[in-house]
Amino acid sequence: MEEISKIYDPKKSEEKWYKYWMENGFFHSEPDGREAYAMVMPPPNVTGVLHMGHVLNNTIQDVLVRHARMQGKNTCWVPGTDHASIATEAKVVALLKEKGIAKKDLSREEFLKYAWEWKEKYGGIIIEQLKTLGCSCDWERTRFTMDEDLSKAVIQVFVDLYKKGNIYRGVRMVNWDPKGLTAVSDEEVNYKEVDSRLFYVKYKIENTHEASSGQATDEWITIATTRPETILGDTAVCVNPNDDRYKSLVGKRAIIPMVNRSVPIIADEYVTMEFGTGALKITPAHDINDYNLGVKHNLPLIDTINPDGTMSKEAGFYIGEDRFIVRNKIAKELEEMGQIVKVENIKNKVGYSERTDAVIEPKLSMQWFLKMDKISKPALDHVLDGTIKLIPDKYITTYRHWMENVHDWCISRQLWWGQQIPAWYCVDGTKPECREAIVTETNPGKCPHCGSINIRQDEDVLDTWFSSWLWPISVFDGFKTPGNKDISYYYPTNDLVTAPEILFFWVARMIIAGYEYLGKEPFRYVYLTGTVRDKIGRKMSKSLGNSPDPLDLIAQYGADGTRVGILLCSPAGNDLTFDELLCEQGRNFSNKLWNSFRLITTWKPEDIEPNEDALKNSSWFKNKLDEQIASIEKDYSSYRISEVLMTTYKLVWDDFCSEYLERIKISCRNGFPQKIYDDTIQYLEILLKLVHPFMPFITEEIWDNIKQREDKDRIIVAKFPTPAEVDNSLVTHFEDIRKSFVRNGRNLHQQIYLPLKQKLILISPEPNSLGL
RNA sequence: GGGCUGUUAGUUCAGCUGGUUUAGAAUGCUGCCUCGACAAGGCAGAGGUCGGCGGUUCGAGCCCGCCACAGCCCACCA
Repeated sequence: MEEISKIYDPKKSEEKWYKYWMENGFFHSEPDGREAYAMVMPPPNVTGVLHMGHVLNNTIQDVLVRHARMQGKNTCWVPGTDHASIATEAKVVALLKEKGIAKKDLSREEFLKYAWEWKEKYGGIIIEQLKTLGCSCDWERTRFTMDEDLSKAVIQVFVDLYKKGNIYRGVRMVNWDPKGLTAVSDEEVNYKEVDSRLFYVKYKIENTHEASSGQATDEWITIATTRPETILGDTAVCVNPNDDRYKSLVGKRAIIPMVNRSVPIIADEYVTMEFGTGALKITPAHDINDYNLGVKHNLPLIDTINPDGTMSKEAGFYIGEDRFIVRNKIAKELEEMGQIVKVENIKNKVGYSERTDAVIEPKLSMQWFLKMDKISKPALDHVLDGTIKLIPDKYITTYRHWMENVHDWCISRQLWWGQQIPAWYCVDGTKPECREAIVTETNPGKCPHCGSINIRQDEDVLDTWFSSWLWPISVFDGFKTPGNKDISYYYPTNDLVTAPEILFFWVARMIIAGYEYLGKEPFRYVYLTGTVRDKIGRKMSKSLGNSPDPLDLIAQYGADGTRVGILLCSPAGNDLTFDELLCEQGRNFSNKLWNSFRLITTWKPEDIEPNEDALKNSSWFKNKLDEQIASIEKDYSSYRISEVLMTTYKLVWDDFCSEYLERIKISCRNGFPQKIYDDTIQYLEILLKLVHPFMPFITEEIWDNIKQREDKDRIIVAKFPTPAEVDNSLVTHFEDIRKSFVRNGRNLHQQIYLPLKQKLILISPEPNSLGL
């Protein structure tokens, strides 16, 4: 046996064992006769660097995988990365800007070339970082959502859903950035509270000077708006149907000032009676809510603003002038016409583009949608009937609510990085059918209706989630070669570990795809982790700079210590406030484990009979072990991972180190019986196995140091302990002794061993029970 | 604004089907201890009106109602 170093060196073990496991195929899985345990990793963004959220998420996954592996299952944990179209494209654009290259000066092909170069260079960083954490992924199966096969699957699915009539084109409001001349996602819009002026503008009621009352006076309705420039695009005035002030006006028509257009006065519950005058002008082309009302009440759309934020021809006035200049001009003009009742200063929220800081202009655009009503039905049913279990189950209510009110999924994005939509348009079509999009997996070459070869592909790419929703199927090539060996063996996978924020974006959609394409759930258990927060409850994020670098933590406390640290505070589904102190506790635990092993190595077993105390002590611990193993097994099956860890921690620290080893030390002080030595080693091995899913490195290291072992005899594949029958009387009997025995701030060693050494007579309540 | 969840030692959390004695654990704190695995350690101790108010019950941390506060998701009020 090698000399056991006094201090455990985590770094040395981490390097040594990770390499060993990789090179000897302990992580790799191929279908065989054993029971499968499969799990797909939520693919981190290629732009990502390891943060505490990844540490939490992947540690839990690794614990589950290692536990399953030790249960003798054929485990396959598939890693990979997500192309993350928005985040990556933004990153590449920023990088090009630094080089003095503007995206708009590049062709699509040129831009994508840069993007791929970026991906090849930086896209693998997070994968390497996950290895330092000890993740036992099947790295040979690493996938990327834009790999050729996976992209093909995405296109195939799009075409299939289109043919089934589930995909359609429709109009939708997008956040338009008039400076960047691009649509931006909701996440890229910052809402800021600003000082605005609220203009009260009166609109004339049509034909009121001929009112039946006989009085030749005009009647007016006053609306309130912060955006007078959009008056030119008004197509209705709306009031609340319960508003007594306006009941008589509903059904009449109002005249839009300046353009003198007659528009209906309609009623809808949407209007807040208390705000402004309780009358709302409706501009369906330039406000999302107005748009929805427009759809509901069948109102015409007048698009009065150009993409660059200037007034369009449709506006009729101030054509080509900027919307904010026009705002003031129109306000002034209305004032002169005597149609401004008053102006109020208010604070309201205005959306700004994250990239250019321009005020976002809601703009109508053609987008692709996936119908969700029918396709999502099985995904709701099978969560409700328990085929798929959410852990913790409190998320079922939220899930249900969302799935019952699911709206169609807008799957197109105005970006270049991603799978380009497989739709072509005939540019110079002569027949009416030529105006339809041609949806096929490959370029059709010509218009099938008129034969024109002048066709062009849709510019947009698909939403990133439209590729990741296929992840559990596509990583096993379930679309490329349906029914292949891998997909039949590994699908449905067992567990999915992810954050509740993406329960709908991702989890729900994977379930939908699973039922749609394989008729089966993609996974059986969804373990939802909490959000990692700092001590004052803020979400840990890069932008706040309040997150420790996991790599620093690993360097300081070891991968094992870091893993324990993050798990000590992480019940499923609850947020966790992370404190570096926990990693220190984790490191201390590995230290304790190491030292207990060092103690055992100092014992020299002899061929003598153990005394009664040693025997009793040994059988007590055996029982304690079985009792706790049963509890651990129960906690694993209910996914109470941090409970498992705490039980294991106390079993090692309190029961094994503080009790068992201390007593053995005393009862075997005059010679160490072989039987007790063998028992102790056996107990240590059981404990190491229990600890291994949490602390893979130190356990493998100690395991290896216990004795000479075969290459296959590694703790990573050792059989996970199962409980034997527990003799409760024995457990409680010894606990009673313990309670009566320890007192006055002296431990067993101090109470028994030292007095003996000093040839003093021991005084204890039950000296004989310890065989002294 | 709509939906959901939570509130238990200083801190982070358990507490499962209402009934284990005095509501647990870890950590932190305080005191004592260099002893032969470990001071990254050992032993002991202090710490709680279970967010507030009311109700149901023989009995409530747990069930019901209201209130307060916090968080999450969705929508983004002219």
